[in-house]
Parts: sequence; structure tokens; C-alpha cells
Amino acid sequence: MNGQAGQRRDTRPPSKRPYHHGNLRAELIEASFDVLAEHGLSEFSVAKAARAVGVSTASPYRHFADRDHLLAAVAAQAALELADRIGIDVASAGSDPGERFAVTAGTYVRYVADRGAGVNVIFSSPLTRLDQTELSDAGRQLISLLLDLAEHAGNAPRTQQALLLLERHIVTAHGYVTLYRDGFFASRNATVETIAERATQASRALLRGGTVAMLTPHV
Amino acid sequence: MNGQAGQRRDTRPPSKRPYHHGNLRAELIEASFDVLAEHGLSEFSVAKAARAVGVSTASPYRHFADRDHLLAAVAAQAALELADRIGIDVASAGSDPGERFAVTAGTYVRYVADRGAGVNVIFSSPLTRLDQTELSDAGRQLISLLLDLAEHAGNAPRTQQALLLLERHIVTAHGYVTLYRDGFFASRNATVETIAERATQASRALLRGGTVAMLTPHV
DNA sequence: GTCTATAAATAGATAGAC
DNA sequence: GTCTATCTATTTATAGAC
Repeated sequence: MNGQAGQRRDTRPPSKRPYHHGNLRAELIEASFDVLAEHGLSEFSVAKAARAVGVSTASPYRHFADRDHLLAAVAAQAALELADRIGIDVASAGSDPGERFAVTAGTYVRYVADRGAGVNVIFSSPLTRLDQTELSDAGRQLISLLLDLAEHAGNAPRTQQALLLLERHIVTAHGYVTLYRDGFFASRNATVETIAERATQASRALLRGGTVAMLTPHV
Repeated sequence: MNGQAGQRRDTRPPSKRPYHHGNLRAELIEASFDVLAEHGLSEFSVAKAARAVGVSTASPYRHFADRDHLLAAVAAQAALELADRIGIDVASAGSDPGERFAVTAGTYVRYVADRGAGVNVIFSSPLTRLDQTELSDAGRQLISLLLDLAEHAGNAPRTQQALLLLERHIVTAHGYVTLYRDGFFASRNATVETIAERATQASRALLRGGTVAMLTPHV
């Protein structure tokens, strides 16, 4: 058994690669979402994304300067996709402003569970420092969309209070999906849907609890 | 200024290591906290912990079977330390049950910012699967302590509602400190203290918002 | 633009000297 | 129990052929 007998097939592990044609840049971004969804940001690598597309590990560097620039493109697209999904879910949420806001917590949980990229990627320090206008613009639009919903949801549409409400809303939804992916809810047999629903209920509770003025803890 | 003058120290990069004496196991755990606090779980490595102590990268394997077993020991100690800090902060929080519960959100934020290990480590899937009784016991005690505070804080001390309140509380505190470490609050000049205070305020809002029965999402 | 090949880091883990 | 040395694997990134 010195070696698998009588086969010349497959003798060249990845040799004679079939040469890739097409829009590699877009395919790498899409494959990166798959890697993020399966492995998470901490185990993301350019090599994994390249293998998922079926190209050599050198090819991505023709389209992205380095790992962070690929991630920045992914993050920008994530912000756009997330805004899209929010728009869809809000449209189905009825007319109550509080409910239109709260359901976006569920949207967020489902999106991050599905695609692996949330505000931790979209607003992560290393990526923000790249000064990629595509990413910062998409991030701003996402926050603007959510802030608008928060302003209508809060009884007092003051920007300061809406910002605080939005902060708690994002933090809670992100905490839910992050801990879900880390296995924190593994004891109870939790699904993405149940976690999304619980995040939405937490957002409703936050809204009911109201926002005390931010500037008066020590003033 | 070719280099700090007059030193023969450091001439041998890591050669002739001074041979370590003492309680290496405990020192490795302590060094692991430093690594977690500085680099986070995703960049934790046995090699970094070993270098922080000043021993060879092989030495840790005399005390821990593999990377996960070292992390499990760290996680168990984190649960004990966190419970200690919670006891201290609750004792200073006065007599109002809601306030005694809410302040632990700030405790959690400060602890994870300081030590780098929170419920994502203490209850992480790979570590839970090791079936280390030291870790699972410490984790249970931590939850038990917090659940007791939640039961007193909620107007209805039903266990189901207290569990839901506690879940939201942990998720929110964890979301705050996680996103803080990821740079999400970098635009505003946020400190650990301000984030801890905001997490506590969010917990107060959750408590005010109350817990609707889990099984009546549309009632 | 994609390939093959390679260099330099870093990490997990083991073997064997002391 | 700690060391030095080593092996394997993975990744980032570059060089040069096609």
C-alpha cells in the first residue's frame, strides 16, 4: 500500500487548473461571504476565498491590494445588502413606528447568521482606517436608515435620544447573533429564527423602557 | 545613536534561556489573560502565552494537553473572577434590587475590557465540548449568581421571566464590550467607563421595559 | 489576468537531550 | 519539567512564466 494503486487521475492535486474566466472580483467577494458565514471573521483568509472560487491564492492580489482591501469591499456590500433587507422587512411590518423599528433587530440577526458580516465588519477599525469611501458611504447610509426608524419609534424624536435608542438596538441585536454563533445558546436548541425573534422582543423592551437623557448622569 | 550604548544583555536572542522555575501552570494562565486582553480570543495562541512568560513554546504542553485545554483553564478562572467582581460591585450598589442587577452590566464590560474573556470564552462551544467539570461548574455558578439578582430585580420573580431578563442583560453587556473592542464606538471618544455606564443604563431600560411572556409574541 | 512557484511568518504539536 | 530542535500546516504576499 505504498500508494493508491493504478490511478493517474488526480495525480496532480491542483495542477492544470482550468484557468478562470469571468468576473473574478465579484466572485471573490461572494466567496468571501461564504467563508465568513462558515468560519467567521477571525478565520477568514484570502486563501480560503480563493479556494472557494477555484483560483490560485495569488489571483486575488490582482484585484485587491491586500486582505483588508478585500474585506473592505465585502463590508461595503454587506452594508448595502443589510439596508436592502431592512427596507424589505420594514415594509412588511405595518404602520406602527415602534414595530417598524423593532423588527430590524430580527433582520440583523438573520442577515449576520446568513452572510457572516455585521457592524463588527462594516465598522471595524482596520477597515475604517483604509479610508475607502465606498465603505464609509455605505456605512453612513445604513446608520442613517436605522436612525430614521429610531426617530419615528421614540416618543421623543430628539436626535440624541434616538441615537441612544439605536445604539442599544444595534448592540443588542449584535450581541444576540454573536453569542448565537459562539454557541452560547446551544443548551436550549436555538435556531436563527428563535434568536431573531428574541432580539426583536428585546428591542421592543428597550423601546418600552425609554431613554433617560444621556447627558444627565453626572450633570 | 546606533543603539542603546553599553549593553551586552540581549545579545542571545532566545538562546540560553534561564530555565524557568516556579508555578508555570498558573503563570501561563495569567499570561493568557494578558494575551486575550491585548489581542482578543481570535489571535490567542499558546506560543504568545509562552513568550509572555518567557518559556519555550514546548513547555505549555507539559501542563495542558492542547490549546483548548489551556483556554478552558483560563475560562474557568474568568468565571470565578467575574463572579467575584460582581459580588463586590453589587455590595456597593445599595439595596434597590433593580439597581443591584443593572450595575452588573458595567461590571461585565469592565471585566472583559480588562481581562479579555467573557461569556464567549466561558461558554464557547469548543471548550464546553471538553467536558471540563471545573469550567462547567464555574460557568453554572456565574449564571446562578446572576439569575438570583435577576429574580429579585424583576417584579415577577418567575424563573422563566427572570431567565429572559438575564439573557437580554448578558447579551446587551456583551454586545457593548464586544463592539467597543472592535472599534465600533471609535468615532465618539469612548472609554471603558463610558461604555460600562451605557451598558448599565441599557440594562435599566430593559428592566423598565419588562418581559412580556415569551409564548405570546403577538398578544 | 491567471497561473506556478516560492519566500517569510506564525502556529500547533512532538521527539529527545538534560 | 524545561529546554532545543524539528515537522507539518496555513497564511500573506511577491516574482516571473504564459
